[in-house]
Amino acid sequence: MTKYEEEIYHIITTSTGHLTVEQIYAALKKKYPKVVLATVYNNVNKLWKAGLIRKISVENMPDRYDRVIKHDHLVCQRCGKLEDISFHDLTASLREQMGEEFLFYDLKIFYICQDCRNSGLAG
Amino acid sequence: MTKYEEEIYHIITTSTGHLTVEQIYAALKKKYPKVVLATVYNNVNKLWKAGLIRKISVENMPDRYDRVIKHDHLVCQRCGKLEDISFHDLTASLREQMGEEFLFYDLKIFYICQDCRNSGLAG
DNA sequence: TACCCAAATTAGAATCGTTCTAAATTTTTT
DNA sequence: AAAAAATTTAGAACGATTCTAATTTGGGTA
Repeated sequence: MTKYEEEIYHIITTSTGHLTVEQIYAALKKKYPKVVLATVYNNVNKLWKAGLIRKISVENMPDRYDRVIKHDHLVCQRCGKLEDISFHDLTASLREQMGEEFLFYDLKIFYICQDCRNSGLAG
Repeated sequence: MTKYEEEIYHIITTSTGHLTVEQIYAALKKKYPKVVLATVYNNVNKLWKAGLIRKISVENMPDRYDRVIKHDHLVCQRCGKLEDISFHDLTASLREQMGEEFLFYDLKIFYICQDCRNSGLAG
């Protein structure tokens, strides 16, 4: 692992997770002010291809990066905020239905977060 | 519903589903060669906001649009191909865990499709 | 140590998907 | 028919991401 790769991995895995490339870039610049955005892209892609981090796509949001520890996501339908949630594990059940073809799954649960409920003008 | 809105809705709901904006645009141009890409964007957004179609985001893929009939998705990890699959309904269980906050969920199940298995040089 | 090679980083252009703005057109209301 | 509202168009603009080519870095190895 290179310096940046390690650093970016560290940022992703020790934060609350769910960081965008821009957020990772901002965090990384505190320590290495000269670093360039492309380096962040290069390294998150490398880490992702290596299976060391997880990429999360939500409609109308930039991709976010997360730890690989198994968990599901709570997504605010209004502001896109992500939180971790653990719903019961579906792996055994999916393997039963699909057999060895099954690789992994991604479960997103949508709701309206408290911030949006409060500040929301309309229900 | 306007002419284009209706036509786009029809294209999405009668196809195998999972169409990108480009594919919808191509289909629409067969009947209305003068139509413009922005019109497709305008209308899929309108339909989506109205809850009449579903938007599907997968990492590294353009968004796709689908019918709203409840079903889950099988996603090829290699080529991104989408297919419908019905896994058992998690709604009751999620409502039990989360209460009224729960809105809906999105379950994506990853595998490697047959085409990719065959043509794939490496395993 | 000095050299070589491969990999990583940089800079910036380019691309893709999507949204925006303003003008033109169509539809609806009055 | 006139006015108002909504839709479509054209094309610029934008945000996110990838690409290309040049430069730098970091090991190995002669």
